Amino acid sequence: MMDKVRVRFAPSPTGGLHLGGVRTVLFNYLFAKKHGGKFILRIEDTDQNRFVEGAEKYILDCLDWCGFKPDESPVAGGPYAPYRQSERKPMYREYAERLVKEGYAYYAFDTSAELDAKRKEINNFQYGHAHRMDMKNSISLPEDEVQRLLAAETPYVIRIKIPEGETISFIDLIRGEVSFEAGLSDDKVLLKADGMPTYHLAVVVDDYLMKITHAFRGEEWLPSAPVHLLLWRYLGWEDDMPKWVHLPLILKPDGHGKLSKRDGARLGFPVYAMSWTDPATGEVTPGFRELGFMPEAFINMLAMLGWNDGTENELFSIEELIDKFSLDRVSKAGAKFDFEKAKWYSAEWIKKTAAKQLAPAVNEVFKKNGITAEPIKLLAVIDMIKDRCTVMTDFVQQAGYFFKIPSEYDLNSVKPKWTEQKEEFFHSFSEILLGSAALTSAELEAQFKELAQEKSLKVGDVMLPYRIMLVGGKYGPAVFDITKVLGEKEAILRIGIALELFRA
RNA sequence: GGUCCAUUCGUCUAGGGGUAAGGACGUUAGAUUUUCAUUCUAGAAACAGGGGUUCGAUUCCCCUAUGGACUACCA
Repeated sequence: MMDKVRVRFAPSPTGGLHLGGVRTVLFNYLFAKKHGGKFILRIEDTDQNRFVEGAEKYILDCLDWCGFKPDESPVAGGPYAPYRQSERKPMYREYAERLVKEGYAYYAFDTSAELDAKRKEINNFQYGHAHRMDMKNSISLPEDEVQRLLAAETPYVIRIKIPEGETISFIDLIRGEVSFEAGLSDDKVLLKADGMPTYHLAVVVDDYLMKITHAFRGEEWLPSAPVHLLLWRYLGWEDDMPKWVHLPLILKPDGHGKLSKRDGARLGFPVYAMSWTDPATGEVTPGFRELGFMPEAFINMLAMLGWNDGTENELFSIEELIDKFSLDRVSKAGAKFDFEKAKWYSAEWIKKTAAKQLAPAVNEVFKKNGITAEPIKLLAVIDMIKDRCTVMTDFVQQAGYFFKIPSEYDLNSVKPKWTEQKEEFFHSFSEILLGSAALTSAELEAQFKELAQEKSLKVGDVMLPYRIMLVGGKYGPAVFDITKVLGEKEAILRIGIALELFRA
């Protein structure tokens, strides 16, 4: 039978976590949970030049927000620690040297300046079978020269020797059989001059050592898959090679190409899971969390970008996703990201979630906006208005006035038609309010209408002003329901305040 | 340029040799709500093109076109 499923998410900690990255985690996670396997987080920090302060912590926080708890990770530890590639540095050299010894790889002494010159000189230069012999490496150079360079501690890299005329094919769980002509790839660097492995070596070595059974990654990796395959073979581990799963890309909504954080800024929507502050520039890139997406909605939306369960259902909890998930229902083509649809998922999740569940998050956005809400009243208010919120932050505008006198009034909608007669009406209505605590909102509404008639006013001509007095704008649930939640005293107070403004 | 991958409404997609090509988002029109949103009803909207195979192709095959990814001592 198949070994226990082990999958890993292996991000490079260089900045914010992109939508596509989260979807890769999601599919990893769903697959692992579905099959009772382990989900591992491995940090691929082999590029010391791209080290970014705080990026790893940020990734951990993102996973946490989404609810993906890794079974093994740099912080949780695990049987295959360490889970940070920089801390595994010595292991990689051993395997690289082994490949050299066995003739599958070689030392290359070319400086980056020499490489650049070569690229300039030869169009579409590739460091491979065609030009290998023209370069400075342990294949082209005589043995004693190689030894001399090594002894002199000349900086070198180790490159894989890609064979010519060999076809590499493998099964991708989403695409089926894929094949490549190996010789078309160049001799990829496996070990850099600083002794760190490149992705190519590290991913193979670590996937092997960590007993990964299924390797999920973005489709952009497809072209380098043959290099990895060769590595698995040369290292003698082919039987342990994970199954490959290359996920379709998430594309820009307009035009074409991979979705990038630039597109978010340009088109006005988030691309990162949570907002990310670049420590170098202080630049803040907004995230779905800060915009007010519930993690459930974010995950649900991501899952549907490239997967469906074959029915017409589009709303799934994480448990349902785990239950229904299957790789053969993942589509092959890239999907353009649609922010409108994303917002729809958000609204649906807010609608279907109970007030009690929503309350903590609502409190949080309230706090950020200087609103304090009494718990009992908050629950009633959430139930009343959650249907009108698209994202959690909408609660500030849609529910804030229940707890705070409006800070702005839509005066343009009342002032032009304001009359003394109307003012008079509200004075009388305040009197009614004074003794209406026992009335239902329907009864109160009846009184309001009756009074309007008495004063020869059209109901509509005073209803809207009344709403604006309480709410500040032309939105919200039925005014008399608002009145009851607010309480008569508060309503009278607000009428008084607004009257001043309307009159002015 | 080369290699690989992909191609059903504007978008996400279902489907699969004979269908009215289904759903959702968005959009349009209407109803409800004396606000706004929700909700409800109805509508417009798609198989990239050309060859095959077949009694019959949107579905299978080939070619073309288009799009994308990759082509670093980055992942």
